[in-house]
Amino acid sequence: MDQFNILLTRHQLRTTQARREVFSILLAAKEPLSITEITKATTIADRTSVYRTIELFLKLSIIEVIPFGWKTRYELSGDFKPHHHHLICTTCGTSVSIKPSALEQLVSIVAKEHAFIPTSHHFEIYGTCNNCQIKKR
Amino acid sequence: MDQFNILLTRHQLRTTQARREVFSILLAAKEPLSITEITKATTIADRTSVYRTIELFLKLSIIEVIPFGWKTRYELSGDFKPHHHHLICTTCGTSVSIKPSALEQLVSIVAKEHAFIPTSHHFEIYGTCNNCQIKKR
DNA sequence: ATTTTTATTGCAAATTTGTTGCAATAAGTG
DNA sequence: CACTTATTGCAACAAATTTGCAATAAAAAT
Repeated sequence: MDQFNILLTRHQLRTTQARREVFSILLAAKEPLSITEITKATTIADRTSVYRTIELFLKLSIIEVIPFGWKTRYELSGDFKPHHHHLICTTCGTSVSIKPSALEQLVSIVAKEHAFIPTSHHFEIYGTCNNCQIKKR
Repeated sequence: MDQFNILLTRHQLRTTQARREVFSILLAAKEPLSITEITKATTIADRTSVYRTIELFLKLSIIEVIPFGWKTRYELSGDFKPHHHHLICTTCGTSVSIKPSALEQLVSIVAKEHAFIPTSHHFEIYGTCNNCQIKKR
């Protein structure tokens, strides 16, 4: 939260209640959240503020867009949460964090091949988690 | 297109003009398309049909959701188009297909570790393409 | 080939999601 | 505590998505 305050101040932005709320909701979240989910978890009166907060956070790289299923979802970026990826169960919807080191190497190799400068990457595996496999029997 | 017809017939579904159009648009597409883009490329009168067609195609695994930037986009699944991933330029919006074989191995290793049955996976790298790097100078 | 059956489309209307301008409010500053 | 101005809330709009039902068209039956 300190780091968060400093970042805002450095950009001449104000540490408002709305921003603090959205930040701590994302900090506590175990999974990426959609705008609607964030709004519901908030005391903020209007969706508008949430949209604007999310837009700002993206600009400051406080958060990242996560292609979680079909809705656009957001979660704290690598600066605030260790970089990771997801195993997403399409039956129950839960997700598990993974951090395969081999992937990071792969990204730089591929990027180099295409003279591409990578800024971020996403990797998600969809399927059936162990729990749901057992239940189905 | 044969394979497409057979698949529909097998499910007691009709090979209508709308479905044929959407399918061939996706077949010709070089990049994942959004609902709006598909609708514009179509002679279909109403967006509603496109939504319903996409929903159906997803259920039949004819297409896949691709987390391309911020909009939800769709492209033919591995059954109809060789499986691949994307290098996405966040400056000009173009994408390049990639197919790193190391990734497929990684998926099965990670899945096995978590007793997870993978059905699909996404891997996208965001950044600046070579063209845009040159233009910026 | 024509009729019949029924899946599918088009239309209308509602709902949900995201955007914009402006006045009211509250966060930082002196 | 008063002042300045970034930020919020509100209202209204625009875009995206969903749903029910009658009209239409694809496949099957005659």
